Amino acid sequence: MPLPRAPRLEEVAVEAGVSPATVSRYLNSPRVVAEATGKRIRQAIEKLGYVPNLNAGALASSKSRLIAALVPDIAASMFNDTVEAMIDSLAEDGNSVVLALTGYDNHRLLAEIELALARRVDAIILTGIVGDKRTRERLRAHPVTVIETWGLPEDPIDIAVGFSHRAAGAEVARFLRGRGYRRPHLVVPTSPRAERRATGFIEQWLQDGGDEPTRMSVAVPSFFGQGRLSFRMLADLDVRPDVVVCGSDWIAQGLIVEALAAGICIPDQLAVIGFGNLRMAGDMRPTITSVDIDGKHIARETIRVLRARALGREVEKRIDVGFRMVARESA
Amino acid sequence: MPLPRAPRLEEVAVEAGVSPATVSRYLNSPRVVAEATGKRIRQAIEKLGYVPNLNAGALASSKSRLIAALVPDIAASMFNDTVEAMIDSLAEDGNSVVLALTGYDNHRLLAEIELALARRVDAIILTGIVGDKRTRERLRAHPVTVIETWGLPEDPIDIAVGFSHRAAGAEVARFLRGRGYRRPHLVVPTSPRAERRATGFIEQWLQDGGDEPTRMSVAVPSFFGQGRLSFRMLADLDVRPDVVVCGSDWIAQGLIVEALAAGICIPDQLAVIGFGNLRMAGDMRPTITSVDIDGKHIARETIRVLRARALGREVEKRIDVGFRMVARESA
DNA sequence: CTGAAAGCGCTTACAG
DNA sequence: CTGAAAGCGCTTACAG
Repeated sequence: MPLPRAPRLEEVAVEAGVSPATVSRYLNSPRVVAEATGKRIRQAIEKLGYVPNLNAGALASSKSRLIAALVPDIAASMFNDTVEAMIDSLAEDGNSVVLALTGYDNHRLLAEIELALARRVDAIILTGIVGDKRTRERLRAHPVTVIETWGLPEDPIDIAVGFSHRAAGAEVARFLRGRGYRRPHLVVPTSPRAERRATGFIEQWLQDGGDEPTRMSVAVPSFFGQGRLSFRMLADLDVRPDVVVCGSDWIAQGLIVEALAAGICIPDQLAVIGFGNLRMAGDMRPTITSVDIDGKHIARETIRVLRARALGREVEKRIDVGFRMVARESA
Repeated sequence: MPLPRAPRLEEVAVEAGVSPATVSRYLNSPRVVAEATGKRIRQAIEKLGYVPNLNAGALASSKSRLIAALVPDIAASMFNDTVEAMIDSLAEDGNSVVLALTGYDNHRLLAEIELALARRVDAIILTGIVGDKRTRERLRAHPVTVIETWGLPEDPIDIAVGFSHRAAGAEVARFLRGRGYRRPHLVVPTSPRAERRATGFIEQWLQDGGDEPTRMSVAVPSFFGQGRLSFRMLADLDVRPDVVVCGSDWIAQGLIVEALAAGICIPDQLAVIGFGNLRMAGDMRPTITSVDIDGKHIARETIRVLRARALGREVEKRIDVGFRMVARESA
């Protein structure tokens, strides 16, 4: 059987004996409609099984209630907590999230931005800062709210909610030096963010009088298996490190598992520090020392500025959510 | 400076010296427009910085090019690979994915379905089957493609792409029995799917002459820490199990880490089997025996039926992607 | 609190 | 291969 055409708002209006304008008002701001009128409309909607067409609504009001979230990946991402919390909050406000994947070399970023603009999304949320200058200009030329998260550029495209990766790296250096470690080895995922943390670490380490740390790179997205591999590659180093600074908790976890299997005692023979403070870090044996980034806090601040913007209020350009050292057993 | 209003298709038409209809055709099916005309249009678009309004397009054509993906969560989900692969493929076809979170008790499922219908999405993809009868009816009453994934109900709402959780559970029972284990203990996440696997396991186990297995439940989403906890709770059992059947690889991993810390040798003193065959399972020490579910295969088949539907072709109602035992060190 | 009317920016069947 | 015209289903400023 062919399905009947979906009823339109006008048919609801006829059924309820009011004008389309009133039905529209009832749907969008129920309070301005008289109680009795509202009731009739409600019944008409129920009777006809009316489902509004939000595409028409978006066109007429030029508000799509669509937010684009552009992330590198979701398979094994540190951002998942942030994204999840954002989707949750946005849903409460009646917004929907269009999730687009940009890959780690951002090769699809520009195309996804164009698509988001064409959909007339109310905002574009990016994880990580946009490196490409042309892309930044493109975004600035459009009347769309842009929020860069997890990073804190000097001059945000529009708004940034994040923390200084450089400062985080420096803090790790101070922390480890304070604990008496002297020969750190860095395992650095090949992402701009991890790179900045490594830079921050090294600068601080040298400044405090330490020797140049050894380092190696691993591909992003980083995962458990790379940690294991990283442990084995320690054997090739000229100086034996006393602590391994991992670019993510997954790398730290893999490295620990491999070290334990090799009979190495952690942290006595080798200390390990992760990054991100994933839930697993506190549950591992030994528990993993890490740097806590509060992804939900980032999400909260992002939603807050989004709401402020929607109300036409002025908002800060740079919001620093900071980070926090979490000392546990592994270092 | 106030941003100028975005140029409309009509302005592009004027600039290019053609009618709006021709510009629209060029945008949607470039091949039907003459080469020279296309070139002029391209230049006009470039010159004006035209970005089409897809909301208007969706209204006029009643095709939104929007696909809704409804998943319980993304923070620690077995579905992430599937979702990621689907988003990738859909993006290639110019579709966007609206990602909605339904929670593990599906409390938000109905609301998210209504929202998706209101956005006139071309398809709704669900992970897991929809239990609620009223919701199933609601979906059937609408002219939208509905794909249930990761499960294989007898009577899909529309189309199902998945596997039989019951058969998977039974297969694990046969596998372990064949390897000589006799006292399995089940750690079952409180999800309908995990429950079905447990049922399948127990039925098969009893049928093969085994004794009723012991079991305990853990909350979903299941994570590493629960595995550790589960290990400790083994001490409370009357019979000491020789193998623990875990509802996910995360649980298996946590359990292994805790067992090793307690000086238990795996699999000699206690065997462990996971579920899902996450990347990490093959990287763990010891490597984790698991059941492989090919999330990307599910994604591929989902995209395939979506494309077939778009072309108006008849498609299968139930697509079984199966599963595969992966024997490794842990059991 | 409610209605009449114009408009949002596209697509497409029809005709040529 | 291209154009004129109608229509997609809403919202909102204006008036009462």
